[in-house]
Amino acid sequence: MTKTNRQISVAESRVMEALWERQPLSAEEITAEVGDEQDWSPGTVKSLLNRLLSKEAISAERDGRRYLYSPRLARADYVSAEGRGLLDRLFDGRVSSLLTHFSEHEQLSADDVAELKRLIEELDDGA
Amino acid sequence: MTKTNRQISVAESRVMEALWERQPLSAEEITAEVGDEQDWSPGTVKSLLNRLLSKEAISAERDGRRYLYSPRLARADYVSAEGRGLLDRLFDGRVSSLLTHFSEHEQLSADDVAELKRLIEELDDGA
DNA sequence: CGCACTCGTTTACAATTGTAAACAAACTGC
DNA sequence: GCAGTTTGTTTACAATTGTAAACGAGTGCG
Repeated sequence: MTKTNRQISVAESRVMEALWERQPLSAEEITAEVGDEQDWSPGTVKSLLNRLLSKEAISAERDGRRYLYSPRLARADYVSAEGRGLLDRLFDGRVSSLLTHFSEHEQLSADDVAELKRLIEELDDGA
Repeated sequence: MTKTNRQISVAESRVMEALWERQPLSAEEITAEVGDEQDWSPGTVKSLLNRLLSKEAISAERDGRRYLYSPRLARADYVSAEGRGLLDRLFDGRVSSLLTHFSEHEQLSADDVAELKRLIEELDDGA
């Protein structure tokens, strides 16, 4: 067991999100957190936590009768891996392709455009 | 059977890619196409085609002894759905977040930057 | 001291996915 | 017309995922 590199599923990533936001958390707290969006029974959260433990995506530290869980995988790393995967699968690995797609087929929000401009500035500027 | 809206899996999307590139294709041609990347037996491709048929993502038209398959789902729609899903899951639905992430944690290629600039021009310009 | 409650651990179970073999129908060359 | 080849259809089977119930150990109440 305890195979590290396994894939984190969508449901599991919900739990990770809770932990990335605040940490460490008990199973109960996590159930409360995700209960906002998902409607999971405590048992479900338990299972997800155990799967995450065996994937070594989180760590658990005893706190009296219960455990407190913390992410072991950094969110940025997870996001990078997922983003990279999608980019490779759908956009031939190119951010530019993704951008083109979104500007052609989806709406770019004002925020998005502002960020685009900010990035350009930054890139033109130094770096 | 024939439940439309079901999710297209990664393996299935490989087959879709082949069909989006050229169409219609026979099962044999598809096997050859994807055989480049994946190493699938003809049986595997058959299964995937059938699943895609039952998901109504492709259509089949008889051509003598065999069938010719064509996409029924547009690539842009698929890409939008997938992209939107990832964006929602990881970037709170905001393209700007994704951009920020990629510029901070990944490399933006020259292409990407060029596309960024082109988009700005275009957006500033008319539209 | 024994029982209930609280956590965690183990087990479950159906759906989906990846990967294919088995089977069947149709056609083609001898 | 029969056997082999080709192509499609059905069935299979293990791994992963979503969703949880069952079971078990520790602890605090009465």
